[in-house]
Amino acid sequence: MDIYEKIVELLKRRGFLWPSFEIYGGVRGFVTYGPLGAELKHRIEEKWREWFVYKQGFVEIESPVIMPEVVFKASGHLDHFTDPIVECLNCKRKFRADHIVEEATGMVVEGLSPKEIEEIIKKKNIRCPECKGQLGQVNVFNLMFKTTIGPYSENRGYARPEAAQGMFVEFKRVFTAMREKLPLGIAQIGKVLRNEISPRKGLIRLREFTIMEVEVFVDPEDLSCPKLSEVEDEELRLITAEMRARNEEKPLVVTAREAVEKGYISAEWQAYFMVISKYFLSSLGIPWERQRFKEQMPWEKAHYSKQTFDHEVYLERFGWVEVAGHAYRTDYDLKRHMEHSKVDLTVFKRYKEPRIVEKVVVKPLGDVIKTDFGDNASKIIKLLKNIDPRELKNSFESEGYYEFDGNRIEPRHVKIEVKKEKITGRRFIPHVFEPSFGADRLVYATLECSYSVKENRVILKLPRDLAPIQVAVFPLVNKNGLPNIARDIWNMLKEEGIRATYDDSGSIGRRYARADEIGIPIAITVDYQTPKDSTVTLRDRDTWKQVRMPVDKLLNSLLDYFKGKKNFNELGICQE
RNA sequence: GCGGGGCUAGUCUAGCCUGGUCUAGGACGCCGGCCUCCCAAGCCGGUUACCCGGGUUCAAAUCCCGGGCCCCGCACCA
Repeated sequence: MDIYEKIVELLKRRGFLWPSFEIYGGVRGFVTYGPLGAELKHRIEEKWREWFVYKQGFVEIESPVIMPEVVFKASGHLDHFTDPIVECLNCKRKFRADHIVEEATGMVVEGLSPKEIEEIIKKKNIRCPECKGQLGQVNVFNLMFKTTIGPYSENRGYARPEAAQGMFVEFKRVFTAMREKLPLGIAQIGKVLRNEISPRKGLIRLREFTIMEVEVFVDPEDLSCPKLSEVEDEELRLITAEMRARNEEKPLVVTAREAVEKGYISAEWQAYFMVISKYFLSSLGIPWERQRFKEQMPWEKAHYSKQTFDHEVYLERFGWVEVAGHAYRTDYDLKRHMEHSKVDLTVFKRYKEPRIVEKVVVKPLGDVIKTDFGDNASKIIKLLKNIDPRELKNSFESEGYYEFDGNRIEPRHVKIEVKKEKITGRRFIPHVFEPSFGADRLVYATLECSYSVKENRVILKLPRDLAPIQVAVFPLVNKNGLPNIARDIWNMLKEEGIRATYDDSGSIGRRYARADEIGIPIAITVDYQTPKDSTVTLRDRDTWKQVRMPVDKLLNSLLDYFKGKKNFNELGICQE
């Protein structure tokens, strides 16, 4: 049994998570989080919020999972989130149409339409690679889940394959609500769906999963990240696309600042978020040696991305697995939504000082034009209103006239004025940086990194602030009133917001073992000394050390401990 | 989607090749009780299973067919 199997077994047995719909045989690519798993996942999401929302001064929204077709037409997912598929008419096998053409001809067909691929197949008489049978029509398989909105089938909708589109579609409202300031970070945690052809590997590839994304909107003329200086000395481990092209797999270790200055990372915001990403994963207990950033090759990148670095984690069974993507989406999405919605999604930015610019203005002289051009006059006037004044001026200077459609326009037809204009700012489409995390993969990575074995017993060494259950309360034995005292302590802690459990079944050692296995950081034991002096022992999950402390100090000490203000040894008097 | 391997209680597994002795065995867990002054101790009792459907046969966990799911390889993973 490898560690993956051991973890899967533990997760099922103790109620973290399991494959969904088991009583009906199950469906691949779906999991259900049980009592402990749901809590753990919430904790990871909450931690992400701390790093990527609260500390950044960003804001979170929640937008629908189902979206109308037009959103994905605009976003490009309808066209790009697909694979072209061709079926052999003889053996009925299905193939990636583009791969077949590439193999048979060596042509690069990426970006061609299904029709174009089909034509190539016909023209070159490409046959089924398995049975040499004739190939049929090239169809596209879209990886989005399709549905109808309401009762009319023409009202098509899709489940979102990323949360990002919600942020783009609602950008204007959020921007206004946040009083029109850039940079603006909009975050969202939510379910997304992808109709994977063949999902595998448990939590690593699901059809329905949780994504945690930030879209940071910035001024394209000022791509600098003001917060990079706070973290610029932090080291990153990079495998750039250029290194990958040379088969260089040993990561380059550079500071965030260096990575930007030497051009490995195309923008400061990217580098900044990669450092925050490192901090976040480290806070989940994922060691830095098991993390790296790998740049996507041009053909791997999504249609909207200018540069993408995947944040990868090393897992024993699966090797390096992507848990986050850091993409520079430029103005792609907002631009596309502007085109499709016809709504202006540009932002206006005031200059510090209004600028006075000199503007050359062409004023057509109607009377003269009418006299000279007669019926053509209105056409000429229209032209002159739209013409670039410089072009006209240059033509006058060099030729003495400007020729348009067989008409000679001479300086006497117009009045050219130089006007002073006050410009208070400019309009532009913001550019977007996107860190995007797969929550479920992080749940697994967190579990794998915290899984340990001590004296043949499993200990889940979850960071204390991730543990689904914070403390366990035990009576040392089930007599002499100890259970009642323990229950009182348990109730008190629950009342005060500590997630506590009570267990009096089996020997004390067995109960410690049960608690260790699900990662409860602290066990409180009520023993024979407790009725005498109102003290209890606290036992540390990772070291099995014990300290003794008064019951009335318990709550505050635990709160300090879980906030990270105190370590276990500082909680009380060590018992050896 | 293709090829290979697999599926027996909460978990891990014996049995399958060679059909009947399987009313399906074990270990651990879990629940209740006893015991117990600190690390899966002991004792008593309880709990739970042949992935689903069809076929062959007097008889199927076992053989055959179809499906589901899991694992591995290929493919796929915007």
